[in-house]
Amino acid sequence: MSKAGQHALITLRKMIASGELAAGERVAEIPTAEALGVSRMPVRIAFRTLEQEGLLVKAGARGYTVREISPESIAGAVEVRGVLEGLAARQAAERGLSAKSVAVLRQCLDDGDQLFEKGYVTEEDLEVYHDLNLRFHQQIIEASGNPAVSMALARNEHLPFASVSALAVDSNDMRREFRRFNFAHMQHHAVFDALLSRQGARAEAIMREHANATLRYAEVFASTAGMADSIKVIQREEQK
Amino acid sequence: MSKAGQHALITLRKMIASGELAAGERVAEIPTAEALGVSRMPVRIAFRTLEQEGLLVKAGARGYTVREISPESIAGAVEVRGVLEGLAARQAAERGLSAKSVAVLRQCLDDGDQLFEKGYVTEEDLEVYHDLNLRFHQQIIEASGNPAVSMALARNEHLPFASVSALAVDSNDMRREFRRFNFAHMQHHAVFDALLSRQGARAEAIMREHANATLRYAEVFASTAGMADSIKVIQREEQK
DNA sequence: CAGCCCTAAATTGGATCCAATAAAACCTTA
DNA sequence: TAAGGTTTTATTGGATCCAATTTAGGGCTG
Repeated sequence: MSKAGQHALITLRKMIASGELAAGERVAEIPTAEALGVSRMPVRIAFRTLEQEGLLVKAGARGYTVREISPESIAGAVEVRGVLEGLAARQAAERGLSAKSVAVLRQCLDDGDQLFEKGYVTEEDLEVYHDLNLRFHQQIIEASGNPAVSMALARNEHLPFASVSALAVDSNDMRREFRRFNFAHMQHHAVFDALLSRQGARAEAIMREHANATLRYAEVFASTAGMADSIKVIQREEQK
Repeated sequence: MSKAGQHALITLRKMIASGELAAGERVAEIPTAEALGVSRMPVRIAFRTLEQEGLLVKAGARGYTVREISPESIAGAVEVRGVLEGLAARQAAERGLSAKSVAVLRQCLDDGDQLFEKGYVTEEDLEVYHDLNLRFHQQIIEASGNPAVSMALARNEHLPFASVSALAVDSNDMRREFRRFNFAHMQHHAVFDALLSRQGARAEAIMREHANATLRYAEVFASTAGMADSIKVIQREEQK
């Protein structure tokens, strides 16, 4: 479905997220259309979509500029994710988990236990963890039965650096990373326990705090370019 | 700027919100373009935007359908608004209010006091209240200094019936409406007090509960068509 | 009689063309 | 020389045209 349009959209998203399009830079339809090898029409649609997602801002009547990303705005988006996932967890606890949800969540927990059992992690382990982390969070959001939460989160995820779908890993200090992700995994266990026990407030509190645990993007962003060499970003592909 | 496009967008929004386009109904480009008297292009853009806003859902490869609105989904959106505005209030309390914010909020409170002082309200009073209510909420969101909250809320507001910008008033029972809106106004006072005292948790809790107070759209929606005659909806125009 | 295939129609997405608008540069005048 | 106005150019938004894809309907065959 719609090859050129999808291509333009995800390419532009990547260019913004990777910094290839610098923050504050002005983007115009015709040059980007030529650069992407498509007509102006899909670019126009993509610009509108990216504006909705908050990646571009209208620059008066003359095209768009790339949104400026500050460490504060990243922290703010992480807070938003925290309260939204907290709400999802609370509502999931109040509704009670379906058998399928229990099975999926338990599988994620088991897989994670197996990863961390050996007392250290490799980068490949973290890619696996990243995957099950996504499944875990997604399942809780589904279990909330609140589509508005799901939508609000989906929008927030588009903001670069605030997404669950991006994990920053410092490959120079894998012992520390082990402790960090093991901690995050323990929080998963705690949330699951709270959900099973229908402890809505507890589930919400854990989830809110948990938002800070999995990502250190604010640090990554604030770090100098020289230090950033050791930071590897595990990013999930857009599959829309 | 862009007359046809804006016209198409806001007209379609109104048609969906008013139920002129029934939930689940399929909408195609060509008929709507002809109905609105514009070309297919602005309609296409509008459809994409409305999809981003959650008002339309893609119906496979063949156009869009109007999103189904259930009382549960309205309640869910209200919950989302609650946690987001709660977050905004907490962050505003933690940051502290600027002199301008204090002035604006205090003005809203004074205006409201004047409205409710006489012990009853008219529909015109509620229009005035609606206006200051918007200003009050907007000011707290600004004061949070978190643009991600602002964006997430803006998106959520697009969902019909979940918005602060819509107040449902039962003109058959204005005594009850007086008590309801007076209660909401008292919550404003409490939030303001918490903000001034830098009591973040308290401000957040009040704001979360407050989301349920100002709107009874879930009831309105669930009510039969016959009873809905006495319900008047005060809606703010889109001014984008 | 039913199932499958083929064809036709409808609808969406993309490209090119045209108009409107705003910004920038240059020229003229004081 | 500076300021204001005018002209030109660049860029966005809209319309129409074209291609591709999907769905539905009808016919054919087993």
